[in-house]
Amino acid sequence: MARIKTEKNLSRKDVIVSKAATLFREKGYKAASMRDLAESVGVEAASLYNHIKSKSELLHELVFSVANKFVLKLDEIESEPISSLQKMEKILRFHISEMINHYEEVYVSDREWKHLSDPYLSNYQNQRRVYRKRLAALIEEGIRIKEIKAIDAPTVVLIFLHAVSGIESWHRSTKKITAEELEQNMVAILIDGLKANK
Amino acid sequence: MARIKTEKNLSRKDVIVSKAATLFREKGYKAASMRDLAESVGVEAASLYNHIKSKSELLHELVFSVANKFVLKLDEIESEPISSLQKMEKILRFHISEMINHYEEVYVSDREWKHLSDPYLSNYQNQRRVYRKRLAALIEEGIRIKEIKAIDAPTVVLIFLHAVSGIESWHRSTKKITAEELEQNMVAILIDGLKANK
DNA sequence: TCAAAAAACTAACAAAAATTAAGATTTTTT
DNA sequence: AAAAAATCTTAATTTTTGTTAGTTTTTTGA
Repeated sequence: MARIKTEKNLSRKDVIVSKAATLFREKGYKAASMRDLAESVGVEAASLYNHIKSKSELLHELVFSVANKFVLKLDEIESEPISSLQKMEKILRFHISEMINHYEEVYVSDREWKHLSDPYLSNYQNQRRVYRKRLAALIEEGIRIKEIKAIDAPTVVLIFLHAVSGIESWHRSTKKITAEELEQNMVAILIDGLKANK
Repeated sequence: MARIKTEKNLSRKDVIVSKAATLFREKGYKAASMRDLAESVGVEAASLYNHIKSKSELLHELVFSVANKFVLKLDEIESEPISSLQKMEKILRFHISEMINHYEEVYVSDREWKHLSDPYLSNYQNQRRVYRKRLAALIEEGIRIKEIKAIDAPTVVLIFLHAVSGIESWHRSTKKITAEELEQNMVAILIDGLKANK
């Protein structure tokens, strides 16, 4: 009888969630069927339900675990005694490294949250709005002390977040520069683009 | 009997394609059903098939009409007698204005192309690859003549294209800056971020 | 005005989807 | 080694999906 093989410290549910992340990234949440998932896990579709409640549970577990991680990191960075621009750079670097090292989960969380259902959906949209506002506030602080050029803060946030999500293309590309180089390049363009002209 | 109402110069098929764009953006291609589409057009689902061949036809018509427009514009800009950085700025501005003025179509083309089926899928992926290479070549030229800072060109392309797709958030936001301001802000960050330090 | 073409409707199909029920088998615990 | 718990399977159910067939209604143009 086929059995889900777990590595140390991982529950069978963890394995399923992780495979789901890959599948949701590849095909999108709606196009990925429970049968696809079962196959990739190596078991019959019905067997999955011994470990999870529903397909949608998979999505919201993925989405919220990623979202929580970013919120926690922002809490941490916000309280550090460094300048706004330095905070933005740290946040940017964190986004980049998460996107590189936890590609599947972050990508799914970014692109597939639309398919959450309430109350998760409104909840997520709320978290997202608050997160962006906090970033914008950081930028506005930088503008106030003339460290950052006078510019619309929400627009900066939007550029930052979406630029990072472009790392998707980097993942797919064959001739890759290294992760460090990628990070360095992104910081060079985006942070330099923010700096006030002195 | 319900009838699809057309405005001047628009075929009934055009109306369907346009409504499909909105629907595909809102729910995603897979989650949008032909019955949803029929309702939004104001007709029974089966009636749609007097005008279109299939659901997938809707997607590839949308995707390729957008893709072609961008390729044509790139042809045009490439042949102008201006510097590489100026060309990049023009392309960036074109992307921004297309995203603002043809939001639904551009967004769908950007996010839902995964659901194309062959031969359209490989075709599209090819076009996309070529397009990005042309942009990268433009940037490399700018680097060579020291107009643009030494930086990985494909990374720049990736940041540019994805930053533009972030205009999605602008569309959704309630307190909007004007389209002109948005464009100005994006150009300020991204083009400034490229300039070689003199 | 009348025939042909275009566009709509109702009804139905087949395929695929998520999920459940009931029972068999394996693993863990005592 | 027996009992309990966990895990997997087969089979079935219910919904939803894209699409087709056949027919009726509306529009067009000679």
